Amino acid sequence: MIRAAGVKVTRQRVRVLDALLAARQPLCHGELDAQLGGDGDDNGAAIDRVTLYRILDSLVGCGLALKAVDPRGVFRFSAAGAQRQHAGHVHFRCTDCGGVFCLAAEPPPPPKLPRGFQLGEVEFDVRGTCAQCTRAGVAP
Amino acid sequence: MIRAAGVKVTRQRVRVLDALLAARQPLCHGELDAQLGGDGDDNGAAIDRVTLYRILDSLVGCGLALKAVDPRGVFRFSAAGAQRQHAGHVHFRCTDCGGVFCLAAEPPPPPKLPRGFQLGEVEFDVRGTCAQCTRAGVAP
DNA sequence: CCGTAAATGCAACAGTGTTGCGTTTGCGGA
DNA sequence: TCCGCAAACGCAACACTGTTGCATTTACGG
Repeated sequence: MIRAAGVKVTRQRVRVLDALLAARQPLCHGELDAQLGGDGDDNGAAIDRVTLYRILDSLVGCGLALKAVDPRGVFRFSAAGAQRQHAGHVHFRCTDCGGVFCLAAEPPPPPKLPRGFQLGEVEFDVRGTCAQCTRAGVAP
Repeated sequence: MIRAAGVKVTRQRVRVLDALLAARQPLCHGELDAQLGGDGDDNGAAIDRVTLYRILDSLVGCGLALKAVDPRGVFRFSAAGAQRQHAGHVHFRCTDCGGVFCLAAEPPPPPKLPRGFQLGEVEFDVRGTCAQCTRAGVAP
């Protein structure tokens, strides 16, 4: 599993990758730290902050995880498989509460690129106010 | 000018807003700090870091500036007018060098939103490899 | 079973962003 | 023009995120 990616398989890496795979959203470093420290089943010891960064970096390096930046300016990591579910469809980002919603709509075809540019992936982000914040913003 | 936004007009605010208006790209805090300190014409004194943050926050609060996060996880600020030029068209982001290019293509129409959602703005980001990095990546 | 290189943990550091507080300054009013 | 107040400014210190260096432990191959 992890070995196939060409790195050593250790208990910590398995734990981190498990946490990433179990998460439905990309996790920031703090959430991962809390989650791994709060398990308390086999070993309650929290993973060192530095080790966590290094594990995440290596996972990103071997393609098992993806790194992104959230609106607060902190890095969030997600398992590569989970990201693939989100690639290729449209997201709605609420500018009020910061929540992200997945829309059912198909993404439009990519536009023509200048000569020499290679297409990677397409992200169609729609920003606005979600239903809940719209309702909360009108009443008061 | 600034006064119309409902805040006091001070020399520092004018300087910051000038720098933002003169910049073609969103500036991070460090660049603003360096630019305002390196002017050296009327007063070479650099603006205090904290004051700069507060000025930027107030400019954002009164709608004169916009705040964003760059891939490195630092905040970038831009004048509201400059942002409007970029709204509503397509950007190409090179995953290799991190550069951003503006494409001439029209953005596609926004998709249907669930009930209660209010449309704000639409961002169509295309990621891939730019011409320069493609060339550099093939040869070596 | 042993050796090596990678992985881990600890400590310390750098950069970014924030908070508290005293002083200065813009701006309205006397 | 002068005064007073609230906002803005500057300084110091702090919190958080992310990084680097080095000694120790551990996975994995011989």
